[in-house]
Amino acid sequence: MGRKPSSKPTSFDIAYLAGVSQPTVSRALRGSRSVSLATRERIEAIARELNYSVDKNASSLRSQRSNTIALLFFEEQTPDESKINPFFLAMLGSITRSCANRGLDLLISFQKMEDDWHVRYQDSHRADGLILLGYGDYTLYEERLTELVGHGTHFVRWGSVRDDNIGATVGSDNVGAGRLAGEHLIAQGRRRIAFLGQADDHYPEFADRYRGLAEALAGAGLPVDPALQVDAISYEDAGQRAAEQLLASGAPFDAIFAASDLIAIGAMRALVAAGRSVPGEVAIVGFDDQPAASMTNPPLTTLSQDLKGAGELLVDTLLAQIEDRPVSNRTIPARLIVRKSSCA
Amino acid sequence: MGRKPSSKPTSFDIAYLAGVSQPTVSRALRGSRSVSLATRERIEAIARELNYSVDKNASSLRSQRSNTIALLFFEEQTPDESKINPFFLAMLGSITRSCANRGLDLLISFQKMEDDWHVRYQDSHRADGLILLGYGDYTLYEERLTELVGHGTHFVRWGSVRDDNIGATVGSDNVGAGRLAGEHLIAQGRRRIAFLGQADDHYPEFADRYRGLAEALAGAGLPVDPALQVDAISYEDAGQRAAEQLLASGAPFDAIFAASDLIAIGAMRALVAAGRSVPGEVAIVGFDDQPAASMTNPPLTTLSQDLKGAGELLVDTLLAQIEDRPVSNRTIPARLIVRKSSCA
DNA sequence: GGACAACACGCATACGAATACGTTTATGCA
DNA sequence: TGCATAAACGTATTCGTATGCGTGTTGTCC
Repeated sequence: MGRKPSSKPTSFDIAYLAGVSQPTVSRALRGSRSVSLATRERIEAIARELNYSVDKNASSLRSQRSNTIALLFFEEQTPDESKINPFFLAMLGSITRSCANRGLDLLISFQKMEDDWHVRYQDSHRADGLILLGYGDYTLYEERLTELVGHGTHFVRWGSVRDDNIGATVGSDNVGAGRLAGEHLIAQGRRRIAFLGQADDHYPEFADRYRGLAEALAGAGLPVDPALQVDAISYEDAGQRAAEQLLASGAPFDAIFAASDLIAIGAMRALVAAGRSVPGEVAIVGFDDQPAASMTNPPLTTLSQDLKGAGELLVDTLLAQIEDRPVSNRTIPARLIVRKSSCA
Repeated sequence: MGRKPSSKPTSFDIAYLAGVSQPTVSRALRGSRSVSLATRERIEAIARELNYSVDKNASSLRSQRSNTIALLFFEEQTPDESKINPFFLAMLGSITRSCANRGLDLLISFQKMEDDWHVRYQDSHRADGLILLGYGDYTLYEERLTELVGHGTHFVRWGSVRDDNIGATVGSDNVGAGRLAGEHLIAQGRRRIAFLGQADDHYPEFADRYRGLAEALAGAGLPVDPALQVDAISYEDAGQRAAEQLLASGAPFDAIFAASDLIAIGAMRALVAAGRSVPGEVAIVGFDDQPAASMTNPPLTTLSQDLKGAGELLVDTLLAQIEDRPVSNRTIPARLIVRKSSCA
């Protein structure tokens, strides 16, 4: 009969009840085929009845595998914890789901860039690997990343995918997305397309988007006018100021491709204030497909990154690395969401 | 000399180098006072030099303490992972920080209400306890919570704090906050204050806010008119519809206390559409102090919940429970943020 | 000078599961 | 019939740290 041991049952308890040895229980529960079906089913039934669950610490200790990964955010410019970039938040959801599907646990940390991640997570066997989510200037982090590689730490980061990346990287196809945006605007009859966003290598993702736009222009035989590129980081205010600057420059333009929705929203505000109609005089395309993008007036055409795919790919890539399978950088296509802001 | 063992160093390695036994290393590193200062410092130096870090699994296995807590979201109505309530997101940041300060790891999961949390996290020794963050109808979860209590699972939840709560609960002082809102509006000369939001026990937090408003009204000798309460869940659309319904009812009112900022924003939209001026004809107070609250026109007066305090208190309460110290439910005061929407 | 306490540590073992390696039994095949 | 073989387990050991208990050493007090 189901004797109820007061303390939590161990594999020995269920072994005793099943009339087998402890290792057999271990093998049965992890599906080893060197346990007969009958025995395994008996063991599983007893385990279920006793509400037995494998001790994670003992298991990890012995197998040297925690089946846990650590997610690290390293945004710089957030004095306030409450202002997490919504894009990464969505990513968090996606990664969580991917992990759950693979039976992985997810440890998270918002700690700032620190010098001992490998110690804190991998060397202590808390996690088998790290996922790095950051934004902004990756070049600042190169040293840190090199260090991680040196320590043999398993990690994957989200960002701009380039050949000379340090460590495995997964990211959207920003160049392709920029090209999509450009081709769409050109198809709408626009000829002088401005780009609002940093275009230098400190913001590789933005730079890639700009490059894609340039490719689209070149493909249509149109010139790339440097006067139509204005720096802006991903904030509404920055977008507004950039648009104002563009207007003040006097350079004629009939479309704006903004490096992010926030920039686009700020730019729209500036255009309206300046009496330019959207999309009549100026068509606008943003990037990210934030919730707010569909609420603007007019609704914003934008590029949607495949978050679900991103989470999957990040986790898969990390797992490959952990399991010593070959790892390659991968990019994920973005999707153009056409709304009113770009269609006259 | 610093012999470099190719594999990760263990406490034995550093014991050997320090000329002491392994247990002494263990004690020294965790600051036991039965190790002489000199010995401890020597050990610490060697450990640092070898980049030694305690194996989390071995440590947890032996001590039966993981120093990890699991954070579970159980929002119902989100088919889309990307739409996490921003309030909980901010809470996540706060909890993360609290955990980090206490040397705790944080495991997160968005899994839907499932029946084996205790098995998955506590019984398997993944975590020492759970923090439950949810929204919406708590009454649906009572059965599950009772089960958790039955299993002796350590957990704390965020929500409406009542005497008959199942399990430890931490939450904002919603009644007090409602009273604050009411008193503020009354001080502005408003007499007929409507409440937009569910007021039944399926949404205890909203109900508490309504109760607070009622107390304020009673305190000022004003009647509570049931006609001025209209149901709404926390979405803009719901707020808009609720306000429209209120307008259509013909009941006169000169102020609205909305159960959340989203509802308030929706209500403002309806009022503007109906040609009622804010705050001239109708003063509005929201709840949550979402980022959007300061961007509305006019800026929204609202109640700000103390997220930082909430994170701290949740973690502290959970720790107390884990360590078998007495646990009591606690409420956190909210702060009134006065902006234009409530001041004529 | 003897006794007793405090200190600082070592020894042995426990924590609970996973795994290398043996061992038994049944089975196959020549 | 005999022997190689695989299936299905059991035995012993391992993972790395924490802890109960014992022990030698030093100091101190009467």
